[in-house]
Amino acid sequence: MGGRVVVKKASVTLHEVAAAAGVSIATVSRALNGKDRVSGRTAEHVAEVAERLGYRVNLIGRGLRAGSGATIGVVVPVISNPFYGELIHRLEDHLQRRGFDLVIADSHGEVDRERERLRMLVERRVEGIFVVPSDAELSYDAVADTARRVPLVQLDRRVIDLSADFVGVDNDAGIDLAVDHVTSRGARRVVLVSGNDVTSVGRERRAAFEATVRTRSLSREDNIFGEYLLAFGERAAEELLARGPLPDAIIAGDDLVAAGAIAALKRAGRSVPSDVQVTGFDGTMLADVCEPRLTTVVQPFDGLAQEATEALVRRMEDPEAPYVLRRLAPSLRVAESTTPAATH
Amino acid sequence: MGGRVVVKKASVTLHEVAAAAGVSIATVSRALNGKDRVSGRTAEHVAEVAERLGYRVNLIGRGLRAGSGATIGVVVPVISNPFYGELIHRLEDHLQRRGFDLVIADSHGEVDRERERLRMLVERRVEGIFVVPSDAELSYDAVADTARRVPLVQLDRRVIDLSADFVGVDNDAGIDLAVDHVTSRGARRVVLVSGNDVTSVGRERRAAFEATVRTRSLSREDNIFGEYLLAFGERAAEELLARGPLPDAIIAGDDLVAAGAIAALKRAGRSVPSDVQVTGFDGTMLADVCEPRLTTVVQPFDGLAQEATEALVRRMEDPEAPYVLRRLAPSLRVAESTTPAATH
DNA sequence: CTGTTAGCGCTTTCAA
DNA sequence: TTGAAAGCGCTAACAG
Repeated sequence: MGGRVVVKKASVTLHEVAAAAGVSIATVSRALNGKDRVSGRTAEHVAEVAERLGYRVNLIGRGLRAGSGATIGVVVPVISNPFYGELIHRLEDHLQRRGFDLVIADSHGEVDRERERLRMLVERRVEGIFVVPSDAELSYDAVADTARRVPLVQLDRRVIDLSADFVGVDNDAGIDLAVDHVTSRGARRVVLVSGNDVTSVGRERRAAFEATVRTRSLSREDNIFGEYLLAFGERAAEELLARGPLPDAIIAGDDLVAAGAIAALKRAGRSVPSDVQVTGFDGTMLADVCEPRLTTVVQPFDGLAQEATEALVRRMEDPEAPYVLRRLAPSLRVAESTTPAATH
Repeated sequence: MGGRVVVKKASVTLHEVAAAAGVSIATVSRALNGKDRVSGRTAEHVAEVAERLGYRVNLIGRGLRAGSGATIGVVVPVISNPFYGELIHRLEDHLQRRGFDLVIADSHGEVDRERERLRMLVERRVEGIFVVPSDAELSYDAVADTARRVPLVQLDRRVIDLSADFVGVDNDAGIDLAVDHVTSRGARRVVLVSGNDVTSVGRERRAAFEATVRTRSLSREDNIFGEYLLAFGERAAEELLARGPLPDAIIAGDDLVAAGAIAALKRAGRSVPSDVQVTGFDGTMLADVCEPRLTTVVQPFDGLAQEATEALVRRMEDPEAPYVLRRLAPSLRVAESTTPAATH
């Protein structure tokens, strides 16, 4: 006694509004939601009282009653990667247009964390889930189990042999665009520096590259695989430098790797593109920050977000619908990392 | 009739587990949560049945009962900006350690959207909110109203004259580090290229710069203000080129702006740092992608996330606690954009 | 140790 | 047009 007691002021409920307005909670609910018939006068009165009391609907209460809130979850490997940042940005747009909120979770690229985040989303009873699986194989159990419980769409990457919707870029076409571009500019010795087989994206880009090399009868080179990190791009470039004469072109698995490679090459006194052409993949802001600016395979961010949203909605409406496996065409943005700089 | 009927299989509830296990729902709840005394045998039995039925707790039900779920919300202006990506990453870490999930919302830097996202979080009855206000003045109403309803901590940016907790970097110290560095390397004519007065960060960095210029009796230059975008950095550099002789150093408001400026300078045939030194601010991956690598003021990402989390927890525990206004010291990461390249 | 019961805040019949 | 009441899934008293 004597000390000031801190009161945790609970938030205003329908009951309090009803009491203050002199009507039943049912009437308040109806008045505020406006879908049901309420007399104009009471509706106005209730709205006024609710406003005065600072009432805010409790989405937890509504969600329980309705069976769930209007929420979609997304699990990405690294939110700080600009590629996912951009993708999430677009997803949020499309979802909001349909009245859904987005809950974002980060798996840190770890399978265990991924499983746990998926579980959290299921327990929150989200309406649907987008997931960028962190491992083409090890993510199987968690993703499959989740898909059994709630509408789920794999985005960008997928789990091998999993029966679940997928929306991503056409990696074959993307690699082809890049290789076609550098070879049309005279490259014969072309090396791939890309992600390893842990992700489906890494596998697909590798397979696409090897296939196109055969088709075009380019020389077979020792490609380099690792993680989608700046540091990997640097290490790979250093290895290429150590091997001897540089190839004519480096096809990087993503913009981050390309940026790292370019930095290392320039530090070693080599110049891009005259000593070696370099291409990226994704079309993130990193491509524009590079010097020279990066020629890169641009992902159709908005198209991906839209298709993914549509696939998810379809799945929510009909859990039995056949699985879709949607590949969107990328485009090539040509810049100075493969073409002689403009005169200044 | 005849067509296959799609049944939306509702998820398993406590009741069903209880029925299948031949005990009451209270026992199931206790057994599964393990905090209360239940006989080892029943606990085991219940766990087994729950597992077999694929039971998952419904966080909405629990949340309603408990008064809310264990959720914290965060509203950032642009999730695709690597700075916020990194910050969110760290926040998630600290929160998860305390058992909270993070819901991320994007305001797109628009005050209206920001108000709406804050409202959503309030209606979801999140335990607390981090917000990076999109406008130092226009965000006032929405942020103030939200702070009245739920524990809230402003992060990175703040609203002028608002009584609410704040955690951010010490912009004065940051600008000072940068200016001190370039002047110690001989710069006399130093220009600031930074964000305008829309954000508190823009204001603070500008004021800090002008103050330090006076203190050091550097020449007064026409600084350039705009948005924290790559394109603004480019435009600003072009303007400086058009003005005549370049200054000795450019202090950029963030890494994005610095990267844009460097790109434009190099395109114009100028070299960094020999023609002009350039520094950035934030310490994002962009700084390492630049060529030459960017000397930049590094924000203490993890420290910010930790302090912000602590401030929020404090606010949750005592709504009456005095407001904290916490400024963390940045550090300077020196690289080639201000120092002669190493020999190779 | 276990069951019964009362709600958390909300929406939606069902009556009046 | 409005009110009364049920119940979404869960946990925490309170009995037993």
